[in-house]
Amino acid sequence: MSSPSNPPEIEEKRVTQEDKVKSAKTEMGEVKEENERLKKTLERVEKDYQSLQLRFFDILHKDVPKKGFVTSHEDQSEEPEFVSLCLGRSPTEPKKEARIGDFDKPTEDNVGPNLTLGLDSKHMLEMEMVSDLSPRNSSEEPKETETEGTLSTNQSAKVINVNTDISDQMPAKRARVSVRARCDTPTMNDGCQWRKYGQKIAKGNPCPRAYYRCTVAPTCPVRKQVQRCSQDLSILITTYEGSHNHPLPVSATAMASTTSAAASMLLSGSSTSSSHISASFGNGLSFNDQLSRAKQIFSPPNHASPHMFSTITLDLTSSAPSSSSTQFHRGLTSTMAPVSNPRSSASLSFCSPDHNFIPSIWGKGFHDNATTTTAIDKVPTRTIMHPNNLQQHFYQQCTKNETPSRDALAETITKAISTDPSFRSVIAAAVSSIVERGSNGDKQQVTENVLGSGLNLKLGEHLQLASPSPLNQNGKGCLTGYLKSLASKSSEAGNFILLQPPLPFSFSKNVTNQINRYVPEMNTHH
DNA sequence: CGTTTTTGACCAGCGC
DNA sequence: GCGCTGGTCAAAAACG
Repeated sequence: MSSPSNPPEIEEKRVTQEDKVKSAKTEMGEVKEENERLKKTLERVEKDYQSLQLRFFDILHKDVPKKGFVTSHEDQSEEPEFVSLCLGRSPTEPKKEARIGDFDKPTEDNVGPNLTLGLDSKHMLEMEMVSDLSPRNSSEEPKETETEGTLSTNQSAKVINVNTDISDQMPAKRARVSVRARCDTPTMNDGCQWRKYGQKIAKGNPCPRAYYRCTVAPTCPVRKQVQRCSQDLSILITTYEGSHNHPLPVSATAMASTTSAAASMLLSGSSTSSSHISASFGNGLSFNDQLSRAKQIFSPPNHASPHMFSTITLDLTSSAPSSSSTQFHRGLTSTMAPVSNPRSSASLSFCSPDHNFIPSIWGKGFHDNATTTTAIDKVPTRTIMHPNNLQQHFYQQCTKNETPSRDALAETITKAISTDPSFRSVIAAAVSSIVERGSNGDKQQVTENVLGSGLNLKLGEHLQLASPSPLNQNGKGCLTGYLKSLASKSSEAGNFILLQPPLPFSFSKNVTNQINRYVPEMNTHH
């Protein structure tokens, strides 16, 4: 109610106030505009996501009948396809099998804008059921499999049946996943609850081997063996066997699904004849190149011992020269040549050859001789992998948390790598694809096609997803970019199938938190 | 007091 | 058949 006859001071005040209001209004308008823009972006992202999802389901729908429900093959070489199909899915539930063909039904809870895509914690937990199940399914002893001749009509039923059975009825081929990591503590804290039930001095290693079983559920068949490497006592070798038949704490799903994926990966390959699996994840070229070549040496004779254990080794301890590509394969080939050990084994290494990149905190672990032989599995492992982005990410995470010791850091990294299901899935997908496809047709051609179709890029992009950049805090952003890249670069539905289950839609944004959570408890163990 | 660890005994597979 | 080895069991001890 200002009168027109205000003194100039008051008038001036009023004018400045109006100015303020004006500028505030302008600002609000801008904010609104930005808001609208963001809304549109979000909508676009969601649309992108949905269309890609539909496309994915479409591909899945077309591809699965071919891959999963083989109708008339008794040939063993078909089995890996079953194994691979199970990767990251829950084979324990018949309805899951049905879902494979039903993915385009919008009624499923994995369809929708919530971006879960069946990858919420429930599904992550379901993933745990895989590793121990596949091996039995891929039994190579006809007399041990129930009815060899009825496979044609009961393939899917058999998968369900076998996968549901988690007892130890069929001692055929079983998968073990061995994780080598530097660790000060007696055991690696993998988030699961273990009870020690035995200890033995194994031959060739002065360090006792400890036997643990999972105590989360009384009937859980999962066992793990823990032993220090005789050649380097700072290296802890943890060998997992079996799969959990119960829900796991989130912190435990990481390692469990890693081992599951690795086991599935291994089995899908070992069934066809491979004894060693190796993968290099550095720059895309190296990855491509090495996998292609690794593929070439995947053809040792198949020593299918009825009691053989397929062991895959995840080496998180050492490094190799970055120029180790050919050297690696030479070494690998030579170690494979005298396959006196009937156990098939695989080695995945997760370390950087780029020493300059790794700060001194990584310490001797990255300066070790690249080849070591463990008492547990006697698998020479060679480190050829250098996911730099990932390491940078982990390093940042670890330093942020003021990791107290190098070894603790190594353990953290071990966990962190296994904690990122997306990264894991890429590895699994890559190797599984190679191995699986190798069982059919023109191996070399297929391998190159697969690799050429963008796996390298996927890996690279994926590592970015694991980085703690603000963009990646947003699960949707990650998802869309990820799916986009997959959809645009992957012409192979099989890749997608394998990649799909552990996608980090609900996980990736939690990776940082998980790592942070791990760090304080690094020096504790069960 | 319940849970976990320790440790010697036991068992099965395998090679000789 | 015997011995070796890896793996498991189970009673006792230790721990929280």
